[in-house]
Amino acid sequence: MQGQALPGFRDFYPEELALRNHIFGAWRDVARRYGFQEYDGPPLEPLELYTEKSGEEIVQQLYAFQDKGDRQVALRPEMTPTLARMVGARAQALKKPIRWFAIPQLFRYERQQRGRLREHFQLNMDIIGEAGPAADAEIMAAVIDIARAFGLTSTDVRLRVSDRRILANELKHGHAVADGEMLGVLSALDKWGDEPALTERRLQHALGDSPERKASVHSFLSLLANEDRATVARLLATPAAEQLRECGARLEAMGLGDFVHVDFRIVRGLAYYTGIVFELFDAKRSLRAICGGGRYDTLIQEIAGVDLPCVGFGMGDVVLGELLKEHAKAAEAPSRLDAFLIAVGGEDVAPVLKLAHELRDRGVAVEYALRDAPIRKQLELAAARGAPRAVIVGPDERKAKVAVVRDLKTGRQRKVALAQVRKGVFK
RNA sequence: GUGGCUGUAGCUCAAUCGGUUAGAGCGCCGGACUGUGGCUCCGGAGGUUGCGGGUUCGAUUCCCGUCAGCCACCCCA
Repeated sequence: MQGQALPGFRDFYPEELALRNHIFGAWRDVARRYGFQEYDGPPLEPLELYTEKSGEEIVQQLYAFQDKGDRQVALRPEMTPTLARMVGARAQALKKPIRWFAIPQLFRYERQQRGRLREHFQLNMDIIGEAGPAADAEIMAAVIDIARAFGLTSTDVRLRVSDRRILANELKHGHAVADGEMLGVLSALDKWGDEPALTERRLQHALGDSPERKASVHSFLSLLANEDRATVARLLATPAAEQLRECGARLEAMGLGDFVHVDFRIVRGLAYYTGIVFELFDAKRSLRAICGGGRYDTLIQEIAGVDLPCVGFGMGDVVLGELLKEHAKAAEAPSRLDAFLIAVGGEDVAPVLKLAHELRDRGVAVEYALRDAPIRKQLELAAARGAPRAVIVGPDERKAKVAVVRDLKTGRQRKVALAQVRKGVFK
């Protein structure tokens, strides 16, 4: 035994790679339907690309080291800084709005758990250069259509959306929360129902010095956490909610309203979100968020010095893969074989090789046994390979210039002229 | 980084109180089966019981350490 893959890293055996390719395929297909262009960047980046924006926290979770040229480098933990650099460098030349997507492999050094490894692939879709809610709606529609592309319905998954500006506005004017306290208060709302102690701790940390404000914030947040209808309706009617309303109306017009659910508990951990935020969850909520995103209008300015509003999301392959397996929507590895060729005796091998090569030249996928073996053995291998049919060539067939084509599902077989078989016509 | 639980064949699991050569099913390989697969029967390969140490006449079993996995925390691509 020569050990195993590093902790948090995956070996992709054919069945697993089939699932991954199935996921990538659906991602690319939806991105194409939405008119997004694919880009990519280096998996290894200068360490500063992340430290400047993200600070110490991220750095501790980075795969970072010094290369042989004494450069401080890191495996990319997210794609957005690379995207910001690339867009920033050609900001003048690119026609706005920019619709780009990527499927980078991302790395992060932390203890692994279910749905959380040290490496994953993540679809990133971003619209850059459009500040209006139409872009937000477009991005959210893409998220929903990806779920639909996997056969998931509005009973399987839910897109929960919020807008930080609505809450910030309410907290500021209704509960005297200062700008500097905002993130701490919002983080208390995150996971309100799941982890009461954590909620309390965060709230205490943010407003501990002011019991009255803390109490009023607490009662307000608990209304949100319990999805109090009147409170939600009141917030949605405020001027600050205009973008969210418009966004919802657009998704409704696309016929995707069933998937969308306003939920002010959605906060998102990243500090750089500036407006609408959303997460895609499985309806049972047994897994982590499948996808998360939102609007980050100031990030490119901070990284690349170009003022461009952005909205986008990231969707990882790990949680999604688990959800698909739960729903038995994972793709079987399909046989890529069109036929399995069988030589009855040793003198039939050369003709079979000739036929195999002719078929392969025509683009037909064929395999044959690499060892002389009884027909039964060869048929067994053909079936195990998942070939739809076996083509049997023996002395009698060669004399008659035919081949026996056996359907491996039904067991039915018939003679087909060799001239036809050679062209890839099996009936 | 912290804590809890768990590590036996490729997979799922056995192994009496600490007792002789660690077993079974599935899978894999071969045979029964010399021009027709899936079924059945028979046989075979495959283990440093995660690794290292300790206790003991003797450890898969008990103890310690370590590594890995799962779960929770921290955090959340």
